[in-house]
Amino acid sequence: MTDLDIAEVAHRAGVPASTLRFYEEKGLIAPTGRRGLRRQYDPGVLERLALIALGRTAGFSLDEIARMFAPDGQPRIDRRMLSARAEELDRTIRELGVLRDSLRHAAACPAPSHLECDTFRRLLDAAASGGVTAPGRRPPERR
Amino acid sequence: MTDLDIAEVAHRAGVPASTLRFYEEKGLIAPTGRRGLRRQYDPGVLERLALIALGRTAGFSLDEIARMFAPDGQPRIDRRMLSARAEELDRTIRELGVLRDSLRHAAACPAPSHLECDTFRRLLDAAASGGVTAPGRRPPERR
DNA sequence: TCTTGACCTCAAGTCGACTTGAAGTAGAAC
DNA sequence: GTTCTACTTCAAGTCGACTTGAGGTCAAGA
Repeated sequence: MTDLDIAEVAHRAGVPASTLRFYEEKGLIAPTGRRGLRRQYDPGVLERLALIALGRTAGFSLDEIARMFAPDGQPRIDRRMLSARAEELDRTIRELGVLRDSLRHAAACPAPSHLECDTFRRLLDAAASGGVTAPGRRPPERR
Repeated sequence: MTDLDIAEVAHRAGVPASTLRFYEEKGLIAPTGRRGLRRQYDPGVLERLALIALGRTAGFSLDEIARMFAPDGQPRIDRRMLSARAEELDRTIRELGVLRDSLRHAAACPAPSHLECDTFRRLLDAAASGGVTAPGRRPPERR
């Protein structure tokens, strides 16, 4: 009986209790039982929540993450899915890198207007032709 | 009179006409006039749309982007804002890099279950303690 | 002149991930 | 035994960026 109260889980995982209820509704987590009305959780739920957070950061939707858990609760992560996401991330990273460098340049550029700066214009052309746009899945928002 | 019809702009910019109307409502673009009911645009709108797309990719909201245009239509981009966003992007990039490497490892890892893999567990711990999570602003979704 | 079809307006809907609010309940402290 | 308070349920609201639908208009081609 080392179960954790929902408040404890919320605190340790750094998410509001409402999120835990929401995740339960989505089938992502489940309490071991109740004490009165209050949900009690196995400490393992913390690992699971970490896994969920990780998946979200990697760009998976909650539904996709839900599908990654086998009925027995064990994660059954498709290795091909991981590779594919890693490749997508890699593309995103490269695009964001170009963007970061361009922003830095624009910030330092002495041209009176950005539109008169060649580097900025080149970036703009790239964006217009789809070279920089299309960053793929988004990571979740910071809390 | 080299103005472009809304359909032409939509086609060249690669966005639906509804988006152009929406941007107009938001104060991001404006037609030079109408031909009948149809909006006509100065070709410069394409550059402006590219700038908007670029801003979105960099993680700015439409409202923020709107504020970047001076009343005269010239972009008045705050250099400090650009630097700040570049730094944020840089952090995001580094985080995503860690994540990508971890995903690759997990995809290749021979451990029977990911939970038994040390690398994966370390990643999980990092995620749980907020080291990997919190990627900041999200770039826009791919079309 | 008539038809066609692409545009027009305005309100409402969508999507994902949660949050908020109202009304209820039960364990624990007094 | 009563009160307090943190939980409970369920429905509805929020946010950003658009999209969709209904009903209307007008320039251009036949």
